[in-house]
Amino acid sequence: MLRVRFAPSPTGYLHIGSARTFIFNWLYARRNGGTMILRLDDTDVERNTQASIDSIFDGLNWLGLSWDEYYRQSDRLDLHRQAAEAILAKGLGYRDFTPAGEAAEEKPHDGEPWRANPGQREMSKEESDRRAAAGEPFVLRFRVPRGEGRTVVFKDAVYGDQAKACEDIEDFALLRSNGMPTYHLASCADDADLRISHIIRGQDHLTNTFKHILIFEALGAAVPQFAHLPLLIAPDGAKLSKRKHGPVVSVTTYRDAGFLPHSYVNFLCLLGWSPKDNREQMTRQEIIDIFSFEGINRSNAVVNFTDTDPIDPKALWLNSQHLRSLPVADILPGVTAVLEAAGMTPPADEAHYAAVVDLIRARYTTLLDFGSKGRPYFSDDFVIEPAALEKLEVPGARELLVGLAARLELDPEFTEASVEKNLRELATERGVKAGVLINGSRAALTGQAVGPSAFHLYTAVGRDRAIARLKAVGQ
RNA sequence: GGCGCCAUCGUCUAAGGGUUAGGACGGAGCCCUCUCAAGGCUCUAAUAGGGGUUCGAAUCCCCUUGGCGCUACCA
Repeated sequence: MLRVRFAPSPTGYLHIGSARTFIFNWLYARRNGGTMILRLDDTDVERNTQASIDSIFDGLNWLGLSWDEYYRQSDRLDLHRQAAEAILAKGLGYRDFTPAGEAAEEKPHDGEPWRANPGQREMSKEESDRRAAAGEPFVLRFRVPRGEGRTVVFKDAVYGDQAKACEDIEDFALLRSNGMPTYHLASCADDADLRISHIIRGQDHLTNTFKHILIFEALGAAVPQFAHLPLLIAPDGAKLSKRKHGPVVSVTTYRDAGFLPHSYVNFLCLLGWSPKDNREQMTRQEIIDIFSFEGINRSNAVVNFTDTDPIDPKALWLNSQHLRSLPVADILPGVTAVLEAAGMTPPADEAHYAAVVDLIRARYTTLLDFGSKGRPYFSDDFVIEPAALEKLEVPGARELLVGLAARLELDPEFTEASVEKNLRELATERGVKAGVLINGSRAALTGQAVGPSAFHLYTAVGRDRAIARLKAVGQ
């Protein structure tokens, strides 16, 4: 039974690196018919916030990512304590009564690395039990095998064979002196209890894995398969952090910038993973069908942004590609949201609405463009841009456009073909180039010098509005 | 400091002993064209350095350098 989990600690908004970790877990589960578990690793009570939990749900929901089971570590503290007690009972852990903070100062940074606090590991069971019973605070540590020449090994699905000598692993903590489990213990106890088969997480946990294997073994649990993911880093090579890099690290930034959820998922997938066949734009199903650990590479990926532009240009390009190729119906809800936010109402006629969106989307890169550049298509409240004004200032243009309005009022069809016929006939009659009327039409109808084919514009804007806007340039 | 991981165009990446080192984004240009996009074509730009192994190395090995991670009673 394939079971994977995404286990964020709710100490901040949903980070794009976390979102990517979720996606890779999710892809692996969906690809192989497994179960996707969302588990909030909230054992660090002081740093957890409800806002962070909300942000995780909001981000995941926006991206259209789903999970099959949900847990909170804080609901499972008994399980963690039982696991700790079992390890202590087996003699694989011991109490360390060294007062907090004291040992850290003694840690040499140039000499021998710290492995354990002196005298604690060797303490007799009797003394340990007695002091604990007397209420003396202690941290429970793992008794890492010493003097046996033992090496912990595992095969990572991405990084290959890994090995680390136990002599290089310190006696890490399992339980804090306040009785709360550490990340290592809680995570492993839960992974064992939830029968997680594959742990897919950031490469920053690669060296923690040796400790985790020791815990799984001490618990008598099966050791899961591991797949570590390269990290997402900033152009300066540093880990992405809100303090240092600002909004680029937050999933909401991309939502607010008008990204299509799937295009952002697609972009994230391409950071550290490749289908190896030069494909870039893919549907969700295509990615699920082709996803495998073999396509994940081992070096960290840079999210390409600058101080002036927080968005990776490739993400923008990918968004524009999806924006123009998805079924129109799929992007309509997003467009509607943007229009309403900009104080506009989408056309009541659904088919006409879809046709307009379809006409203009090829030249837009984000949903936000519908609310700005798309204004003339949905509202009468728009400005004439300077470049468009120039088209209207061409000698005779205004008068010709008014003339065209008069002709179109008599056109019973008002189709692209009939409008073109009227326009060209008028141009011929007056002995002017059709371009004057074509460019003038675009300027009059949309207030823009650039945009779709002028003839398409007429049907997109609609008969009444188009004629009114043509007449308006004559005033 | 110790331990571990990583290293191909500016960025994302392909090639895993034999290729003119491929694709994409970005940038530049051309074509198309009623404008702008889109699309098509062209150009720009990379195997960190040094040693091996081999007929042949981006690819395998070693060293150096650089980056990153862990080294907490954070996760």
